[in-house]
Amino acid sequence: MISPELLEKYSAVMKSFGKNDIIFEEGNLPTHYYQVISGEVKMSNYNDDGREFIQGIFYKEQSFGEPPLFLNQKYPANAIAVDESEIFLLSKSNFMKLLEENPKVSIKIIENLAQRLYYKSVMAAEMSTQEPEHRVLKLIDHGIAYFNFKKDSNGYLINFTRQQIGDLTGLRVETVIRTIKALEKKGVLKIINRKVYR
Amino acid sequence: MISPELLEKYSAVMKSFGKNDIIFEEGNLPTHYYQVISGEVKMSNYNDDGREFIQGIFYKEQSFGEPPLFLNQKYPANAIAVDESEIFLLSKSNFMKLLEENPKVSIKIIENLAQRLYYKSVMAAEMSTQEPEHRVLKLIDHGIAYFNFKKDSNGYLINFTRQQIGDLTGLRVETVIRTIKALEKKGVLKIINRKVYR
DNA sequence: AACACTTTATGACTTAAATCATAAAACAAG
DNA sequence: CTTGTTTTATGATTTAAGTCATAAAGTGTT
Repeated sequence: MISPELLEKYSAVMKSFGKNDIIFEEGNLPTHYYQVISGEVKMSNYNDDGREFIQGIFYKEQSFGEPPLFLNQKYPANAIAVDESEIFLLSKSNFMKLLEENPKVSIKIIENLAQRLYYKSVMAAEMSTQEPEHRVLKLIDHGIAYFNFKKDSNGYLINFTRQQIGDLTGLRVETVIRTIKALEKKGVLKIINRKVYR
Repeated sequence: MISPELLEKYSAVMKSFGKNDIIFEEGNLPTHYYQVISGEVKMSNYNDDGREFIQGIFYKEQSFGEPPLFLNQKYPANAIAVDESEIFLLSKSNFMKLLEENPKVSIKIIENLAQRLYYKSVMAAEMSTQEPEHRVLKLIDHGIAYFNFKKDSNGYLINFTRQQIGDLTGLRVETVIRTIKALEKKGVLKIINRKVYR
């Protein structure tokens, strides 16, 4: 999103996180701008009985956690490294300075927030009114456009586990498994040794 | 959000909409920036069998529909005047010009998108993992902070119908009615001749 | 190779919310 | 005031997805 050169010019530092390390926690106040260099980060909530909801998954060059930073509000979710990951951290004050001095970056930020808002609008409507097959398919099709799914001879490989799909759509694993089987039977996607292709 | 003077300087025009008039429709490409002068606007989706999901409700000085404008994507929902409303319309090209020439407005836009993303994140988690009482209460408490609920001697008057609460939380009217009764019994809110107070 | 852990899979059952039906209040318009 | 529409309300019933139990296949580690 923001070029590494620019970030370093404003004293951003690179930090490494191990698998399942917490990057920030729900309820805390934001102190930094975060941008993935490598690896995979998820933002998620846990309800009272431990059930997870994944707000989004972020890959290289993507930033996350800006809304509360701009609003001086507590984080509404946790950020966790799904794999070993390297992240740029830029302090809030330096980030704000960067924005003021580089108006074109504001436009980039706007586009990025707009993109995420668009995704959330679509998924909110799906999750509230649509049946499991519709929800799962919408997520997969969005993922093809915006997550880093790779295409091979079988189609796009949906490299999410059934559990992740459930946590992103508000469905339980068993329901996702059954839904994906039903979608395969209908011919809208393929399962080739347990992996899902579209 | 953007001052009327600045909007008019860039040739924004005021347009009136009657109750239930469509402002823009799902699937269409954006052409304008919209900002409410007076009245009430809802953005919502209808699923295949006509069930509605309300993405958000907007009041005076609030803008809506920007994400697809920035992304050149089709609107993911409809915008409808809930009451008689007056709206500023600013063409996309003039809006972009306004942004370029007034960098401080970008920051305002960012804050506004951040706010909406924050709301969607909270509600998405609620809708996917929480039970009706939790969902309804969260919506109400958010509304007190961000919709224009008025405080009187009984507390904040939640001026949404049960149906609207249902369409905002993904619940059916009957469930909302029963949930609100249960919440009253627990003493977390009041019902005074059918109106809800918190 | 053996062991532990994760992921996918399936069947049986339970349950919370949706659906259906019906009606009384409240409100709005002529 | 009357009539039509919207909103709130309640009880009975249905159902789709969640829950529970159990297991096989796959993956990773020492």
